[in-house]
Formats: sequence, C-alpha cells, structure tokens
Amino acid sequence: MKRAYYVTTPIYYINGNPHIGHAYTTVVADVLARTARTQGDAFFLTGTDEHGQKVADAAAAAGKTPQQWCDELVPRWQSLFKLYNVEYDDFIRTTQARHESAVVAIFERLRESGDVYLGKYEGWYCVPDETFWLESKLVDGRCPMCGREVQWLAEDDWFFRLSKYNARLLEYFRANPDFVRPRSVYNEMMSLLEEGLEDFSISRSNFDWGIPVPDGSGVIYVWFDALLNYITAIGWASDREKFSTYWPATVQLVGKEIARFHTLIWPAILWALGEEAPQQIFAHGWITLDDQKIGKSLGNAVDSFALAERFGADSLRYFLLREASFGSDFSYSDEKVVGRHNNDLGNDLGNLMRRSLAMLQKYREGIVPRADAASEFAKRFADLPQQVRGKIFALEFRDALETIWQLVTALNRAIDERKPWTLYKNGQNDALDSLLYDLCEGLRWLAILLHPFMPERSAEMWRQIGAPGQIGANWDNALVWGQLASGTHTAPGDALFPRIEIAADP
RNA sequence: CGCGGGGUGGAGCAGUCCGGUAGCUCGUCGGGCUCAUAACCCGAAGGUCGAUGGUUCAAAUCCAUCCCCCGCAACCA
Repeated sequence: MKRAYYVTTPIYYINGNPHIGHAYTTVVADVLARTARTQGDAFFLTGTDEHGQKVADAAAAAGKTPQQWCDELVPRWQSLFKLYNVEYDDFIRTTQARHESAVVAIFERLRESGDVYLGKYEGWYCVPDETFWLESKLVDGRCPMCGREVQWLAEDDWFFRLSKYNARLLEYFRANPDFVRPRSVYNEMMSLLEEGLEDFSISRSNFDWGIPVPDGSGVIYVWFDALLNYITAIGWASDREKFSTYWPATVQLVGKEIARFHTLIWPAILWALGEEAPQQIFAHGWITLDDQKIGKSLGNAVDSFALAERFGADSLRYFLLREASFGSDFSYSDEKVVGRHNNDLGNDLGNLMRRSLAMLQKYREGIVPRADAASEFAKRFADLPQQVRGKIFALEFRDALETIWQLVTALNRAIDERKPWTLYKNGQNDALDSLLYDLCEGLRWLAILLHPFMPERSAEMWRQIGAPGQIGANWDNALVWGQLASGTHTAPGDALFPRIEIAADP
C-alpha cells in the first residue's frame, strides 16, 4: 500500500538544449519533494525521453549516433538541475535497460490481454510535419498546418485500445474533480472525452530509433514508451515492494501542451495494466517572452545557465514560484526577476536579517538572549507552518510565499514599533532581549520555511543564525517558537541578496 | 458556430466554481524611523471590474448576445 509522496516531472525530450521552462517544472517538483521530506518519505523522479524521430534527426544533423547524442546531452540537463539546486531521487533515461525491458514486458502483457492489437493505420500524412490528418481536416486536400501536399499512407501498426476506456475515464473525471488541475485544463480534457477517444497507433515502422516491437517489426511509439517511465523507474517490473510504496503518484507535473497524454492516455494504459491512475495531474502554464511561448525557437533568448549565474539560482526559484499563480502563463523579464530579488528578497528578507544580526552584535555581542515566554509571535504564528505546508501541497506556491512573508513583515514592523535602539539607550534590557530573541527565532523559522524554495540561501541563513543541526528537519518538531537556544553565537555574514543594479537600456 | 484561456486603478496580477463593503505587488505622493542592502514602518491618491441586455433586495462574480487579445488541434515544460 502506498505510504509515501511521489512527484514526477515529464521526462524531457532531448532534441536540443534545456531552457528555463525545463528548469521551471523541475524546480516546482523539487519544492514539493523537499516539503514532503519534512514530514516523511518522498520520491522525486525526473529524466530524459530519448527515443523518436526528432532525436534521431538531431543526432544525424550533428553527425552522431542517437545514443552518442543522448549520452552527451544528458549531463548538460543534469548540470542545469544541479545549478538550480534541485535534488531528485532518480533520473531515468528511456534508453536505460531497466526501462526498455519493462516497456517490452508491458507491451507483451497488453498484447496478451488484447488491449494492444494489430491494425491498419491509414490516413493522409504530411511528411514534413510528421502528422496524420483526417480527411475532414484537410484544406483543399493539403496539410492544414503547412499547406503542403499530403500523401496516403497505409501500414500495419500496433494499436492501443483507448476507446475501451472512454467511459471509465469520464466516470473517473466526474468522481475526481481534482484529478486534473487547474480547472481550465480539466474542462478542456473533459470536452475531449465527451467527443470520444479513438484507439491510437503505438508503433512506427518508418524509422528505427526506439524500443523494438517484440516479435515484430518497427519500434514502439515514443509517447507510449515515454509515459511508462513513471512506473518503470520505481520498479513496476523489478521491485514490487518499492513500486507499491510510491504508486499511485501523488502529483505528476506536466506542461499544458502534453496534458492530453497524461490525463487521458496515461490512466487508460495504467488501467489496462491493472494499476491505479495517479492521484493528480497538474498541467502548469508557460513562461512567455513578449507573449510568445519559450520553446526551442526562443530557447536561446533566455539562457537558463547564464540566468542562474547572473541572478542566483535561489532568486530565480523564488521568482518562478512567486510571480504567477501556479497553472497560469506568466511573462518573463529580467526586470521582474530583479524586482523580486531586490524588493522581496533583498529589502524585506535580507535586510531584516542583516539589521537584526547587526543589532544583536552591537547590543549583545552577537549572542542570542533569553526567550520571552510571553512572546506575541509564538501565539500569532503557531498555525503558520500548517498553513504554508497546506498551500504548498495544494500547489499554491504564491500564496504559500505570501503567507511566509507575513512573518517577514511582522518582524520588520516589530523593529520599527519597539525601537530597540531606544530600549538600549534607556537600559530596558528585558524588553530588548525579548525583541532580539524573537528576531533571531523568527529568522530561524524563515530559514526552515523557505528551505524548500531556496535551499542554498536558507542554509546560509541557518549558518548566520548559528542554529545547530539540519535545516530540513521535521517541521512539526522544528517549528515550535522558542527552540533556538539562548547563548547561541550568531555569525553575521555578507548580504543574503545583494542588490542588483540593472543597467537601463540606452 | 472546431476546442480552450483571457480582458479588474499607471504596470503586472488575485478575486469569478459556492453572488453581499473591489484586494495584492510594483510605481506615485505625504509622513515616521535611523538598527539596516538609499533598506524598514505608517498613511493617501488612483478602478462605473471589455460592451450591451437580463435574473436578483444585491453581480467583477449567474444567464444571453457581442467586441478585442492569446493559445491548442498526436511527440517544444
């Protein structure tokens, strides 16, 4: 029986370099996984989708074999995720033996059960677009996308009996309104279901870069192959104990353009195997640049490697999660990132830390004083961790961060209202100690609460506060007001988020 | 009539499912403080919530019609 949190990203199709959108999805999964780890077992899977004609073409264009091409690119993706402070539990490649053998086993099993059958694939095909078209979609007998000639193609292919699961999908959608989020995608998928699904071809015979169809010709269609990674990685074929610990997935993140594969086809395949559908598919929006989707064509416009070096990985993580409500598109600009960095992170949070530790240094030699049992913060923020965790698991990251910021604002305000510089001058030691303690304790809380979002900067906060032990510890134990020991030696350091001056364009 | 999303103070957004004083961030203006990364705190100005009609005691929120913008339509998160 399932007893752990399991989050996945799509596996990334490596016919090019990674861009900020890939980092986005992966960072979101990382935030979820890190949060889940503060209360129990969690597993975070990402990886690469390496088969298919486009990879073969890209490799050929570079004068390499597809396998060479993939082997050379994978480290680049992994280094991007590392750069963004992502800690996944497993990275699956669809060319790995553990995946390929499981896919073959699944294919054979479904062929035996009859959900995979041999049929004839006929239709009008546009070669340059690699797309089949229904007669009714053609425009003057030509491809509706590019306007070029189409040709009649007929080949024997293996099909997946998707139509058989149409009714069950409808029922499942109706019974589980949160199965697909956000609502807009749920509605769109629902209307596809109501129109009716057709069986679809899961083999290809016009190229060979893929998993060979067992006892047959051609290769397995890349999407059928790719979707299965979510279960082959956790041991569907090899480790039932592990598999049953994590499956069904708690949440599977996808971009909205691949929602139909994950919300319609994927559950059907799972049911055909006798497995459960994932608990939730979340189809998020796109990062846009001047209202254009960032994809292959615009990928170079926003170099995700250079970005992290310029603004800091944690600042970018913060920006990605804070800027838009998760699910919606949002537009990227350097100005927005800098704005978040300077205002939220630098002015509010970083400056709070610096002024607090500076005063502690000046008034109490940097040593955390005694706690005041009657602290207003203890009561006022007792619910904060639960609220934040709830919002993170609901994938309401912006709300979660705004909720955390209530504490930032309250601490800044307390300094203003209680005027520690005056307390010091007047020798009001108890009042001063009480405030200084709360500031330090508040910073410790902030480090813990922000750790899933900003692993590296929060660790630096932890270090400067001088707190002992692990920052990622169980929230229920760690987030009790007053845990920071009096006598702790703080270690003020450099500014957490040094101001970034952006040169105005001439 | 292909499907879907959006149009809310100067900018970017939340709120719309489950009608009931229109909220947030940035910007602007005024004040406070001097511990701090010219940062922090308080206050103010600014919106007939795309248009029209309807339902209702009451509509940004429900219904109808229309206008404008943007995606998708078998392999770009």
